[in-house]
Amino acid sequence: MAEDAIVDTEELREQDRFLPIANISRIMKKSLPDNAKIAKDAKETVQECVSEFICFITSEASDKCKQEKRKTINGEDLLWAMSTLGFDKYVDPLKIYLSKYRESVKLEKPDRKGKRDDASEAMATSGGYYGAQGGAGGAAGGGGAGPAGAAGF
Amino acid sequence: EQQQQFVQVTEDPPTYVNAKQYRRIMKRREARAKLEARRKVAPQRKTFLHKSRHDHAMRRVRGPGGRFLTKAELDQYRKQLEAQDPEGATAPAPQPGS
Amino acid sequence: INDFWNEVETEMTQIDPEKEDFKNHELPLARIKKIMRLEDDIAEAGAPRFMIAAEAPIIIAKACEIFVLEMAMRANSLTAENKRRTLQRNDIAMAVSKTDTYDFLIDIVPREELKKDDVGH
DNA sequence: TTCTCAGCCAATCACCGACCTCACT
DNA sequence: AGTGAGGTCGGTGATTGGCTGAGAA
Repeated sequence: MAEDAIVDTEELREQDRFLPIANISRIMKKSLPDNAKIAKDAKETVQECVSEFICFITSEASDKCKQEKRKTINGEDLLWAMSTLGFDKYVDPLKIYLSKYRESVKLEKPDRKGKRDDASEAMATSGGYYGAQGGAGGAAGGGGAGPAGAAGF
Repeated sequence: EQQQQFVQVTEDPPTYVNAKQYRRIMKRREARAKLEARRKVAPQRKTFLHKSRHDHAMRRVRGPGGRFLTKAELDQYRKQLEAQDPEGATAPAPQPGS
Repeated sequence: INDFWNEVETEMTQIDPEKEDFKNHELPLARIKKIMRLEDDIAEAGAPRFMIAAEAPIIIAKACEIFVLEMAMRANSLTAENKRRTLQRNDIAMAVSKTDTYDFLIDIVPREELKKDDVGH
């Protein structure tokens, strides 16, 4: 079977697989006491872990999109993937973060030509990823981050 | 806290992993193997990523402590260099200045 | 540990006075997107490569930030436990083996040398 | 105690973000 | 209409090593 047409095989470099190590190091330091030090191979290991984390989440989200015959991975797909893979703790904060991001995008857009029309208010915060997590959801003051805790499918 | 876990049969000593992640771990393992087959991956960490940046770092002026010079130190260094060698026959200075 | 997640959540609510904090990222979005793409570069030629919404790398960027913070924190508790001041690779490896959410890193951080106190069963 | 090794410094340049066009829905 | 891939471009922060004491052993 099979015929591997593409054998272009160009070298896959470190700077294509990993995030910049200085950024990783800076974030790590935030969790450490001020006088702490970090070994070089510890930084490199975390660097590799983060890349795998990205691919791990993306892979799960990608498969779901494929299964649902959608072509674009969006924020909710990733949130669902995190929930599925056991990163439940990430979901609620990121839900808030996502809604705030979309809010800021909406506020910046209607500046392009002077077209104002406010009628649609469809905050699609309710994704439907099975959140399971009960309560404790103090929604933001202004934002409408109302988790509609839809039980899974 | 943790519920049932799935055993990972591909390990030499079979080890238990998070049930929620088991399936994806296997798929990712497969994907990584395929990626390594398709494109060659650097087996080990290189000492530096870019030759140009390596050269730059080697070329830069350094203090006695091995550190790169601060702006003030660099100015002082230039002055001193110009004082003792106005011709600049073999100037290692990166920026020729005037 | 619980304090960590509370702090994360309150930090999320605090950000953004409806202005721009979203162009201020700790991690490069382009690189994140490239790594996400790398995931389906394995697909054969002509395969339907998935698309990535603009918000996706932003979510991932924040998730990665939290991920690194948490991992560093867990590793650091082991560093402190051993009365060291330098966080080293073993601390990361130990944190990975002790946390079941990190099971997916089993190939990235091989068990190699576990330590005197083995993670029991 | 011995001796490995990570922080320190900041200038270049590869890469990131902003912007554009175009295809697709 | 709206939204993302892929391109160009210009601005900029990650990359980078020699020395030495912090600290692993």
